[in-house]
Amino acid sequence: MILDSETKAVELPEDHGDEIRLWLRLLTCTTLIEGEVRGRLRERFDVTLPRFDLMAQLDKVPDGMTLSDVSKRMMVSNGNVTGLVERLVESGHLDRRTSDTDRRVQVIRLTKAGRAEFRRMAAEHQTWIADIFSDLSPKDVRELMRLLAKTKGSAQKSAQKRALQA
Amino acid sequence: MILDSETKAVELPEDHGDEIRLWLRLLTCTTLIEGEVRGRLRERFDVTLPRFDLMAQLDKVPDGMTLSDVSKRMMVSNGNVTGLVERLVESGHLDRRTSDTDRRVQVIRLTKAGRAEFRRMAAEHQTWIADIFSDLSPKDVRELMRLLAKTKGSAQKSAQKRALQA
DNA sequence: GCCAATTACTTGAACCCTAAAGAAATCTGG
DNA sequence: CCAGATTTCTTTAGGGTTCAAGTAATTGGC
Repeated sequence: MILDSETKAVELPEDHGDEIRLWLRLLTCTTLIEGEVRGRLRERFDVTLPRFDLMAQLDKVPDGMTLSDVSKRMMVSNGNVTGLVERLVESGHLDRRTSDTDRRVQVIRLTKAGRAEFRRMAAEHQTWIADIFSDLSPKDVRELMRLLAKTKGSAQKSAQKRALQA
Repeated sequence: MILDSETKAVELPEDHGDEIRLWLRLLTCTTLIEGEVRGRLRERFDVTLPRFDLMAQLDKVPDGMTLSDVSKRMMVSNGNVTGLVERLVESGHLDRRTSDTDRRVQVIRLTKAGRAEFRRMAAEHQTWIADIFSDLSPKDVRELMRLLAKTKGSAQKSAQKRALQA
C-alpha cells in the first residue's frame, strides 16, 4: 500500500501472473481429464458424467440422501439436481420417495439395478483414472494431494470472505 | 498379470484409490474456484465465464483467430463456439468476417469496445485469482505448476492412446 | 394456536455444451 | 479438369447448468 500526493490509499497494480498461470493450468488439467472421462463413459456405457457422479454419491449411502444433500455434495444448484434425478428415476436407476417425517423432503436412493450398473461402471472408471495419472509417482500423488488440499482451503477462505461482504 | 488354474490371463483388481481421491480433489478445487470466478464475473460485470474466456483468447491476438482456433484453445466443440460468438457479436464485443483467402473460414477479433471491456474485467479478475490462491507460498505455486504439468502430460498420453485405438 | 421466517424443492428463461449430421469451400490425385 | 476426400463452420436434438421466482411444508417466537 502506498500513499499518493493527496495522501489517499492507492493500490499499485501488482504482478499476479504466476497465480493466473497456475489457475489456467489447473483448469486445463481438469477440462482435459473430464473430457476424457466423459467420452469414455459415453462410449462404454452411454451415460453422462453428471449422472455417473450422482450415482457415485448415492452408492456411498445405503439409505439414500435428500436432494439438498446431493446438491451440496455435488456443488451444483438445487434445480439442477431436480432435473437430473427426474431422468434417472425415469430410467430406473433411482428410487425416489417423500420423507415420512418432513413432506418437503425427497429421499433418493439407487435401485438394485442402478447400484449394479454403477458398480460395473465404477470398476472400469477406476482403471481409466489410474491410467490417466499413471506418469505420476506415488510421491507425486501425495504431494499433489497436499498442495490441492491447501489450495482448496485457500479458495474456501476467499469464497467465505466474499460471501460475508454480500 | 496372473495365470489362473486354466492358464488364462487374469487381471487382479488393483487398488487405485489414491488416484481416484486425487482426481476428486482436483475436480473439487476446480469446481470451487470456477464457481467463485463465475459468481464474481456475473456480479461485477454481468458476464458469463465462457464469454470471458473467449475474450481472453482473443485479447492475446490483435489480428483475430478462426473459430477452429478458438475451439481448440478453449477445448470446446465447434458448435459451441458458433453460438458463443454469435452472442458476443450481437452485444458488440466481437467483430466477425469471412476470410479473404478461404471462404469457409470465419475470423473473429475483439472490437475496440470489446477489448476495453475485457481489459477492465481482466484487471479485477487477476486480483480475485491472486486472493483465491493467497495461502500458497511462491514455492507451493512452483511445485503445483510442475506437478500439474506432469499430470497434463500423463493425461494427454492416455487420451492419445485411446484415440488411436478407436 | 397463529403468523412470520425459513427450508426444500420445482419451475421457467436463458445460456452452455456435446455429438452427429449436413452444407459449403477447398484440396488432391489422377 | 474433376470426383472424392477433407476441412470449416452451422444446425439440430438432447442434456446440463445457473439464477430467480414461486410453492408447499415446517419451525419458532409470541
